Amino acid sequence: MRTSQYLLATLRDDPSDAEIISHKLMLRAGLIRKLASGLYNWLPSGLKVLKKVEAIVRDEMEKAGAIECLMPFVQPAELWEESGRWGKFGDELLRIQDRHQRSFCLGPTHEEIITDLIRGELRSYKQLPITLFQIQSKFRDETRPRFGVMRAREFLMKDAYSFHITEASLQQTYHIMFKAYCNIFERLGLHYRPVIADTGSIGGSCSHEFHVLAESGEDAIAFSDSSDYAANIEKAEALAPSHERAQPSQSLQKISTPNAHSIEDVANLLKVEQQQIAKTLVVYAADDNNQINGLVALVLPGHHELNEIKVSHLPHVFSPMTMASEEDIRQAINCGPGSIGPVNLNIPVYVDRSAAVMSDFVCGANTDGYHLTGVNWERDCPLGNVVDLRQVVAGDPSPDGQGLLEIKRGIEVGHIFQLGTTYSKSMKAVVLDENGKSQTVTMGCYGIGVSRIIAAAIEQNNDANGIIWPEGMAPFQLAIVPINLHKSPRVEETCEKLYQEMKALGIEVILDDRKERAGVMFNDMELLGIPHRIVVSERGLDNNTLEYKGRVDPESSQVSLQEVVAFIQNKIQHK
RNA sequence: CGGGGCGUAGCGCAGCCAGGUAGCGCACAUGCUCGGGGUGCAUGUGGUCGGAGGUUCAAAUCCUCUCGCCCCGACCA
Repeated sequence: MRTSQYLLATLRDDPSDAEIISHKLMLRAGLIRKLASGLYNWLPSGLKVLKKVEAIVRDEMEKAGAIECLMPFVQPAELWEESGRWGKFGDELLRIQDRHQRSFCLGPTHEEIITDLIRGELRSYKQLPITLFQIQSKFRDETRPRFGVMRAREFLMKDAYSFHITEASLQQTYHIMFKAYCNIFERLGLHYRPVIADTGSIGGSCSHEFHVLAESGEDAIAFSDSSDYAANIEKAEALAPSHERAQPSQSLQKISTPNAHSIEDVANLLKVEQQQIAKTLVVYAADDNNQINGLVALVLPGHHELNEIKVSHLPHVFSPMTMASEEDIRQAINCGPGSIGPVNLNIPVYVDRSAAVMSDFVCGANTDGYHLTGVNWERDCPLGNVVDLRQVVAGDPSPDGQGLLEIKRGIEVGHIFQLGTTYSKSMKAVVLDENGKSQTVTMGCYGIGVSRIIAAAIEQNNDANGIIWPEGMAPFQLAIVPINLHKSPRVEETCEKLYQEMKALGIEVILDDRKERAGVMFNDMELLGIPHRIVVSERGLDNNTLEYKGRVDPESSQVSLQEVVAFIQNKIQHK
């Protein structure tokens, strides 16, 4: 490619609406342009990168035995009604109607479609297991798209679905996919971690997320400092404290605490540590059908945060966890949300494991403007159901019993699930087993955010000059930068020859033949992150040399004209 | 959806408070200049000031409504 005949589209200034580095660099390097909130045009360089990632993902999926197919972006409502998700999915599902007023949606995922496809094609257990995948656009009407293609509404995803007759077969494929994902992220040169994840609304028994580690990540991940344990913080278990609850040493007292509603207020007023205060939160309870039915209280130490995912999974708690309104709290408890405590509380109580070992603690008195001090479980109020409610924090013991937890941030670029029969059951995907009996197939599903990977890779690999592509992702492998191309026939001739030779060798090369000054060309090529650069100048040609510099090399080096082709080939193959 | 902010040339911004007929830098075009890290000079092109309505002799500026976008939160296979 010659820059004079290409859409380089680099920008000198940071666009004002970009916040994180990958978004800024993707705009500045001319990879993407925003069309509307959460919708992006992929410019030629960006598309080249996207295709690179796609190719690696495709290759590894095929190596893992998955077969590629392609399903429509627009999906009929009927299938979503059949799986029960038409009603459940919420506003993230963009619903549309065709000219006959039939309902469709833009596919946020393809479980319904693949299950429908497969139930029509599969008849026998002998056809299983089978894994199909596609690389297709998805649309999720995110409440808040942000960070460019990191959280876009329309994005490119690889999604795979596996079908099995036995649980063991699902486990096996899940394992193969796990390994394939590791291969993909390794080949992409990303610093990543597989982490134990919550299965969320999709259900299923086992699930892992793959995270690229980056400060700007939207998810928090808990790691053990001395084992392989890693989990999404939503899922990381806070173990029960190892020490026993101390014996009561204080008597129960009711004291006036006017205008002290938050843990911080109470701690300051009474001059006690936050961990000496029991925080009591009230959420909606639910009946067996997850319909809101009354309230339930949650007690945890004042300095800890509630983990909403854990709460949502508790029996008889409305899911998703929803904080009770002040009005409902006053009606049930007769005081405001800042004055609640477990003593004489007339609603069910869940107590966090670490709150269960508190003694002589402070809590709300269930009367506005009053708190209790010297409170002790069992003596002053029953110790309700003791469960894990809180968010883990750095320094907590690792749930696998080895080491302590550290918290880091990550960008979720992949997610694998053992779905079980969630979809196959509701949509009646069955095959005959070896006894000639009809059996519901068991499913797994495996997603990779292809477009998000690009943003994640840039978050992890950049410097003051721009993008530093991991090997295999760069839009071009080699940049040829001539000095005084338009004045020196020698430079022009050398560049032309080198360009043709490189092209013939299948090396993706970009020749900067613009009538620009050297600095401009250097800056653009570095912004775009091209891994290898050759400078052709009169000065070098006088000595029969060209100048080579790798994107991250501190200094450039001289290469003789005769050796340059082999030199570059070697660089590209061995890096 | 709650809170905050922003829409003025392709990009980044000033002007708005104290209304008087739109400006700066970059980019772009032309010429000269420079020629190894975003040269210098000169001359130019480009804007119904997001949109609609209102107040006024006069609105980018004041008022009302509306649309779009960004940030924080909530939300999120």
